Amino acid sequence: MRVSTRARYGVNAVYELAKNYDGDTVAIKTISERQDIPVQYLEQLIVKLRKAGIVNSMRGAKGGYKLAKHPKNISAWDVIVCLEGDFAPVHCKQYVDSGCEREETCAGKVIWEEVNQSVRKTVENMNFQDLLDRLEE
Amino acid sequence: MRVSTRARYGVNAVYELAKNYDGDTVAIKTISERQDIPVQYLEQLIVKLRKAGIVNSMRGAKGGYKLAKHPKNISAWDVIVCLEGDFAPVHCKQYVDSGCEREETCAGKVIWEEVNQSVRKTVENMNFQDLLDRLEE
DNA sequence: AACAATCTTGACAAAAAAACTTAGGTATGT
DNA sequence: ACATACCTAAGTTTTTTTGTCAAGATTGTT
Repeated sequence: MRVSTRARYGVNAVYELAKNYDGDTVAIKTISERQDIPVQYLEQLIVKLRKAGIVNSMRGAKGGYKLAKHPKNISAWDVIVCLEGDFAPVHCKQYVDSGCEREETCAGKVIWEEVNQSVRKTVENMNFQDLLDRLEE
Repeated sequence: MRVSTRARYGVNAVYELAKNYDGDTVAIKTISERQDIPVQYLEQLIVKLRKAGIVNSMRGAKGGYKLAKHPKNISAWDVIVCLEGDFAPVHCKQYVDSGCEREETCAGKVIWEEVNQSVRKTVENMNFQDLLDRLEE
């Protein structure tokens, strides 16, 4: 099990914007440099963040990005789900599609559902204001 | 983030053996059929389970596999880690290797470490006896 | 109005990982 | 001896992930 770099990049990018929440817009190139993310790859990710209402964009010279909401109101879950689709480690669909007809007696199902829930709970309870606070000691 | 089929297959295979803990050895072909896993792929997985001391093998005619311990003493964690290497969604190594020098101020680090811990806790607390009980209502 | 910085989009390519197959070999109960 | 079933290594195919390329649209600044 692993988290894709998409999600890692995304979290870092949003964190970078959170740091500048009270300031000017941040150009994509700036985020790219500070967080060490390939520019054009980051562009793809940030499109999703915009469509999800996490980020606002300003075009033209002096343009850039800003968080659409207060860091307190953006959770790690929001960002991750937005970039990874559903963050659940295992989708039941996989069992169904692969012909596992004994859904009710499937050991995996029990395990993965609990894992899904525990991951979700953990990540939902983590907002970017908290992260800022924790990293600014 | 997703769990590989390796881990899913592995859990199902061990569960199959857990069901037969008090009976005879189970041939790999039988496991394969009952859990719908490609035989020779399963062989690769079960080698690891054997080396990890989770499973015992008996060669020759009438051979097969048996759990090496009581189902109560085998956790989902044991099986998963054995097949996936470390189950942590994100290794800090990835940050270090990719040149992220500000380990101390990395938003991701905080998040992923909590995710790792919560996943680990969940899966460690789940043993195959419990699974048997829960699925035999 | 022209320019340059910046966002926007879609298609493509390279790389890595995962899943599965092939082809043999080895041990052992009957 | 022989059939059964485990054992191993190497290779192939497929899928997923990651990253690149190229061209376009928008808008503040001069």
